[in-house]
Amino acid sequence: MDKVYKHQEVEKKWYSFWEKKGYFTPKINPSKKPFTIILPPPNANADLHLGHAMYVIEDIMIRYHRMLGSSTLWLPGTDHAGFETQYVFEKHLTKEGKSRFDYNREELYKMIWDFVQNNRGNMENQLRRLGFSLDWTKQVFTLDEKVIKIVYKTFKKLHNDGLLYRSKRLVNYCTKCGTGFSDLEVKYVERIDPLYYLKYGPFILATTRPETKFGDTAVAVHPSDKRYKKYVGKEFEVKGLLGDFKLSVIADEAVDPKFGTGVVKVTPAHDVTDFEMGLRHKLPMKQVIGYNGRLTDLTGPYHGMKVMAARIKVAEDLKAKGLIDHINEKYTHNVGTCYKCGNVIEPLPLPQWYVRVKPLTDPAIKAIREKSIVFTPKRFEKTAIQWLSNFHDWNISRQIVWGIRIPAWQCIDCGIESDWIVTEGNTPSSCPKCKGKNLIQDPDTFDTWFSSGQWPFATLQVNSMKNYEYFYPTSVMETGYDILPWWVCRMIMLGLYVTNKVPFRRVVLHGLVRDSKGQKMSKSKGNVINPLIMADTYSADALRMALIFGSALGNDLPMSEDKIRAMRNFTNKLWNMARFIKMNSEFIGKNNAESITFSQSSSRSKLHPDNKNILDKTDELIKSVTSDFEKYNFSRAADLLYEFIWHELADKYIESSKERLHNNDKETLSVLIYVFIQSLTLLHPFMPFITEEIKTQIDPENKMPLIITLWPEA
RNA sequence: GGACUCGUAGCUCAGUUGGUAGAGCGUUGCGUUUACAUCGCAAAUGUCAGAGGUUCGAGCCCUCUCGAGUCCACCA
Repeated sequence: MDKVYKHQEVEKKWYSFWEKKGYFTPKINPSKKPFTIILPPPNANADLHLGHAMYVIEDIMIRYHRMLGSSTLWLPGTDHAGFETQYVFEKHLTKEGKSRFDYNREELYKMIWDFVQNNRGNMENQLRRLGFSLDWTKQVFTLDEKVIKIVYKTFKKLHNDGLLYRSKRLVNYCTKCGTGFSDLEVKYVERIDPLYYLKYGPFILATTRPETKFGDTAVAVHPSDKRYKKYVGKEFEVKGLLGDFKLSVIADEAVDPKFGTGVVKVTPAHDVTDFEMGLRHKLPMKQVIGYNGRLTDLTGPYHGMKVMAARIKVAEDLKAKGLIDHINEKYTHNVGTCYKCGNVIEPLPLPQWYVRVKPLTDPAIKAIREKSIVFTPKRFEKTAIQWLSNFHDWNISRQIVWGIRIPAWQCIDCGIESDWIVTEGNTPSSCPKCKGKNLIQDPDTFDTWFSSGQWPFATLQVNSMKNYEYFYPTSVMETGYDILPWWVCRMIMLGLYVTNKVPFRRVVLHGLVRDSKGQKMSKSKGNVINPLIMADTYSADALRMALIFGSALGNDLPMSEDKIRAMRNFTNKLWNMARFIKMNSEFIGKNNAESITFSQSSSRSKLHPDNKNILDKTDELIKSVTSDFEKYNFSRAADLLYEFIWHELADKYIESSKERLHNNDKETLSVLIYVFIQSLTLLHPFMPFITEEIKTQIDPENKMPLIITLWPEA
């Protein structure tokens, strides 16, 4: 054996050996239990970061179940990540002094496609580099034709079942990114802004947004507010910047009589609460802010001004006209911003496709309550139910090109109010009403999560219905808790809806990887740890172990190079234990290890007490580690193995056995080899490379690689 | 306003169904005599945030208080 463990060579060698031998590709065997995990697909355009390295938890489960003898599938894929990817791509365009508006739809799509393809191979090799035993023969991309077909089918089914509707409601619109979002993509941040108290006819009312004044179509009070009862239903004259106008007073429960003066201006086109009030009271909508973030031509002299500039100008002008009673300069409130670019989200009226979620969330909640889906750690069950109970109808339209285009058409001849024609992807030949041929497709694409919400069954179905029937429902969905609502909940909803089965039986959630001080890693802070550099420097095994060791599942975990180095030292320890054993084997000569069955505790009484002791402790170890695996306590299993191998086996047993080995004690050598190999077997899911290498070094006659060795029993 | 997490060694964190407190880094010694300088061995260090309760026994279970943080919610 080399004096030094050369992890780079060894890791490369073993990965290609495993892959070539087909160990990652399970056989469909009805007499065996399947164990399935679908890899949460990384964005196809990006490099691996440390968060992705947390896939190691999945690899640990996969390797464990493979060793238990299950037909074990870990299915890889990549995500086109619609908006995320287009956003990154547009940043590249900006650097070149271009924008998306310099290209037509097809050109832009093609450019992003090429951009993504250029990066795809990287990601796959990076996953290989970390030892992930993924079945590459089944790889799927969210934009594969077969996947798109399935997504279209689901869309059509929702349409047929009346769970889909198109509505011109207020959309969370980012005027900078040029697209609408679902509620989840809005990030609320606390801001301090002026709260203006405006004079409105006989009232004084408070608003943070005087620039939307031009869109007011009523004034509202609470129905039981005695102060204003006499005004309800009446119309009154208001002095405004564009001249006087009339507003009626409505009474609505949505008004909080304790806030401000208890009177609010109602702007149905620019505020969600107001929009709903508008619906209840049949108020007209006046859109005074455009999709470009500037005031519309309904605002006279303010037309073309950006929202913030207009707000300041309007406030000044109102003040000049004596229409401001007073201003609270330091009003604290929450403002919705774009989760991506940070721009303030404008609620704007825009026709979009909505999924009626209640019929989807109810069965999802039921499945969780009935434990058809179990959460680890338990506490996330509550979070998931809370989420599912609070979902509003889901806007799945996005005004971007990078994604799956919505298969819905309208007939130009019948006009814009005509019915939508929804298909399973094929372009309709003519309008079913007027037989006209002038059909136009909705330019929008699906929210990425609409397609990735179908991932568990879609990935298996595109591989063949046989695979789907055998491996679905999948066993575990393991991912970061941060995408529980976005992804996990949607998968449960859509999985149950489309397949009538849960998409997975268990959800395992891990925390976010932080730096050594518990801070979020980011390029701007300069505290980013690159997993591939760590793997090259200290070995993939050390990195894997460092991510698991001493961290509790579901909690954020701190990571530092120190910790990875510590685990590298553990590989060094393992390597030298192996060298010690090998040296003694050669010195003592071929031993009769095979003839002694140490796994039976009854035959141990005749052994040297130290030998009996370490064998008994090995049994305990096997039991504890196995039990921890069953309880998803991977960190504890890792702790136990580390502790046993280093401080029990190396420090105590090996040290005290040196004298006996010196006297050619074959029994001791056999026990040592046996215990070490058992330890390596248990350690293999965590540190697959070094365990595989050492095992072949010290036990060359046994050609069975650890990856398919049967899990030890005590 | 609601939900959740956390508070344990100098730092960052583990701690199973309650049974004498652990790891890594750091610190301090020692060590190249049959594995281990890519280090190894050994040692020191704790009012387990605070108060009360349950218990033979509490870091762990219950209640409250204080402190840190995360997520959610259409407060103009």
